[in-house]
Amino acid sequence: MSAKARLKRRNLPLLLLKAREALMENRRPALREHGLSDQQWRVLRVLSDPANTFGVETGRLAREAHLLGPSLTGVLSRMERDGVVLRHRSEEDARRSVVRVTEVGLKLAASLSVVIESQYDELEARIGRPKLNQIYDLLDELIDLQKMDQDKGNTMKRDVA
Amino acid sequence: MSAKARLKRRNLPLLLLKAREALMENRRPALREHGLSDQQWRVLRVLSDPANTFGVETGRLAREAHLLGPSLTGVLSRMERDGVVLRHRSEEDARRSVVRVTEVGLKLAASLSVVIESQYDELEARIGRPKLNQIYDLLDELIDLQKMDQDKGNTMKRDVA
DNA sequence: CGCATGTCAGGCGAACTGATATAC
DNA sequence: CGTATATCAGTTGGCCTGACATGC
Repeated sequence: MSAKARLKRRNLPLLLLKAREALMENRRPALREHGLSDQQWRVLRVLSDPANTFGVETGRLAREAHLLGPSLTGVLSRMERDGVVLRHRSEEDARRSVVRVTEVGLKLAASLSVVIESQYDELEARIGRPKLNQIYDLLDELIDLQKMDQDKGNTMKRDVA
Repeated sequence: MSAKARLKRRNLPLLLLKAREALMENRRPALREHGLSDQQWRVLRVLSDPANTFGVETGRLAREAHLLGPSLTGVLSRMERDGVVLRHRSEEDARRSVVRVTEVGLKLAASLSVVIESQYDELEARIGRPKLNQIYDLLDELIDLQKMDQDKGNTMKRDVA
């Protein structure tokens, strides 16, 4: 009976949501104090990556920050209004838009990273590195399997460079 | 060097978001065809649970479906408008509101469950039961640890019965 | 020309804060 | 009385679809 209990089916999307929210509830106060929404922070994180500080195309940015195109447009306008990012058209391909983080944005990100990294340290200390890595691997695998499923019957190329 | 790569720190909330979205992208078409939003489906799932078909207080419903009070109020109005649920005041404690799923709602849930369960079967077949159980356990632990953190310095009682 | 990229327009459901009614 | 519960009022940011401009 107790062994069978392990076979109970769970609501996985809800579980993932709750796990994410449990983490975000700790971070949000810091984000809001700095005037950032969840989505803006996702964008800022991508743009603050050392590999991206020279600028990123909005298409790639949308994928990495997991936002739809039109949503990203709105998010970026607010961030541009607040002096956190800059937009300009690509010079090689004028259809494309390139976004870059400003100095203000970089400082903002650095300041927030301190808070968030320390919260992360605490989690890591509690749950332990091995389990954290396990979570990464399992979620990566879950995502891969699920995306594979979605592309059934498609001829789409997977992912970006 | 390759061993060190395993120590790389990831963006866990984003990873959780992407995992959830990967799953939801498969379910949403079915939900939308039946006129349900993500949140409405979460609510309907709780209400369709055999233990809850007699009715649930909105407070508990909000916690189980992971919605804020005012958001739930709005969600429930739309679901009531669509004939999926019914609301009435509690008889023991007139401050409380009790929600119950209608026959229409139950059929809706049953019909959707078929689709979603089959998608779940496929995932389970691919990733395997052991890993699925691992994910459950790890996420449960993550949530517990994180919530524990939030209650530091609080005298709040944890959770509901 | 078709295709890709990004943005705009607009409607909508939900997050969220703060105030309010009601009943314990 | 104070507390708890739910709702209301109202703002905001983002989701999302469909159309559009532009440049490949």
